[in-house]
Amino acid sequence: MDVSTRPALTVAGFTGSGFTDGILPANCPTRTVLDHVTSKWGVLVIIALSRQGLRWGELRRTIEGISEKMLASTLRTLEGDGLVLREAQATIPPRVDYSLTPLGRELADRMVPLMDWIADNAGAIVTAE
Amino acid sequence: MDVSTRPALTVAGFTGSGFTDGILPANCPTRTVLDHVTSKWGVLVIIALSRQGLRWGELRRTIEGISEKMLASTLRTLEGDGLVLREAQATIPPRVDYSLTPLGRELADRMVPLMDWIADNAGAIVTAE
DNA sequence: CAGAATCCTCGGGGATACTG
DNA sequence: CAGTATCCCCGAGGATTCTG
Repeated sequence: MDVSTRPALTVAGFTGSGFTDGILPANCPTRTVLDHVTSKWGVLVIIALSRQGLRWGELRRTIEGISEKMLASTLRTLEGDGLVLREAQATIPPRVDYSLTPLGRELADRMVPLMDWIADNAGAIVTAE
Repeated sequence: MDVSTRPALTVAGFTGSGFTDGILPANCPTRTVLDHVTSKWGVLVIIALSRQGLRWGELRRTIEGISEKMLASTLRTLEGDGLVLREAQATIPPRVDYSLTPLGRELADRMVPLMDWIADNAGAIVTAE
């Protein structure tokens, strides 16, 4: 599980900062990752962990509004993607820490600026609803 | 509609690059914008327009897999957010061009690096499914 | 060409209760 | 404390048809 040494590879249809023809051929792994990462709670979990590792309960409280079910499944997905590291201690009561893997950190580094921008401009954007 | 002169403002709970306490208080405009932008097709539309303005049909073909309904509603949402500019010509047959507003461009500038990274690492990430 | 309208499905996600 | 297990619902999103 040494995610830090995974090779970077180029996906058909999206090379570096340019597109060839279509954008992200429908059945492209990128779409899957995109869905995971831009899922309603995926972004927030990544952002929450971008500062420091957190325990389950801390995550639950930090990410206001998330349900236990969604926190659990989001964490499992991101862990399966190699973006989040789960460290459980077999103590009683149990203690589980979540943090970003090196890969997750790379992602967060690109996500935080985006979130910062959104946070700064959200007030100017929201229209109806 | 001069989106280029809108004031940047700070949203409670998310100041600059740091969080105060919770992350994005549930009923925060940021959540709404986040939902728009990270909607299944929102990202792809932004990315597609990040290179150049496109016509309806071009968008439809560029973003592989999007339905007309979703393209229409996504575009309307993003237009309402002041991120996308719609320019229609009253000709027959009609011609409609879509492009990013200055605000949308700012967003895209932060989105593209993220997408580039995802595209580069998706292959290494996708596990199951 | 650029949509609007309509119908329908599926699963993301919420609420609640239970457990090691 | 850190989850799992169920039940259930709503709305994002798909497929198809129609139109100026």
